[in-house]
Amino acid sequence: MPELPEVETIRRQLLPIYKNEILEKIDFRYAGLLKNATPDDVRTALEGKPLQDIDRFGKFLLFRFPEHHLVVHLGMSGVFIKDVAQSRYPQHIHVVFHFSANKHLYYQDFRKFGKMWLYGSRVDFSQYGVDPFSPEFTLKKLRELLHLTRRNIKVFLMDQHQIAGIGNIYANEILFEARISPFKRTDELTPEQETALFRSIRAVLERAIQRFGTTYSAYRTVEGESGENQHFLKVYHRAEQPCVRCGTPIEKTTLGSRSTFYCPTCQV
DNA sequence: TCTGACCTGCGA
DNA sequence: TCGCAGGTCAGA
Repeated sequence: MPELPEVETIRRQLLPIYKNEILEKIDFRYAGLLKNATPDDVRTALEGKPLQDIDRFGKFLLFRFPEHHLVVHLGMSGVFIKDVAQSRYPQHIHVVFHFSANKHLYYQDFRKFGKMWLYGSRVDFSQYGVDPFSPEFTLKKLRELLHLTRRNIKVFLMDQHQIAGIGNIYANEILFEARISPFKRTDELTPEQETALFRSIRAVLERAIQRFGTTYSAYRTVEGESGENQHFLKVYHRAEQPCVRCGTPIEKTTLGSRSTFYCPTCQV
């Protein structure tokens, strides 16, 4: 589910509600999502501590406490919910955060692909690529990455070790915006296409953030609402519908074992 | 570089 | 009942 815009939307919504509140208690109802610690480790490290900030790297959320971080990846169906009826929890609530001021936060994930890690004051993301909204992401940097490999451009965009944060929906939309065929290899792009790709990555992601992300099934905002960006998608899930630019029917294929949508006329 | 596995829900 | 789904990783 959640790609960079959805994770950023969640971060922006959580921050004003929970920042500086004390995490009084944390309940793990499904401990399997913790990858490098036990529930006891997390309780010892975080309970009684204030949530100082929430950061994002790629598709990861970083809950910053004094001396520790709780790092969360939402997988395909993970959501944070502000309020649920505590008398009868909905299905698949795996973690409950009890904060001061009687505030609660619920982590729900029906497919259990989401993961959590406990880290110290520093979190190492060096194995991952560059975040598109970090200062390091420049046209020069993108060109370097493109020229280091000879891979399919769409598979490249979705590789978190190259650029962190782009998933299948936005890879499709970015390539449409840049008028680049998803079948192109990274070393086949013209300088003009490289520039268009750079601009499209930020533009498509930025617009999706402004629209609170894209909801297809599981994704909801912290307030429990759908995003709005699904109403503005140009190619994703639009197979056989006319291209908004030229009217040619959008085609669907499979690339890197993922659904791929493109306009065969204006993406070259 | 590609495939399967991890999970569950939904729609055809 | 089966195939598919917005992610990631190990292993072939």
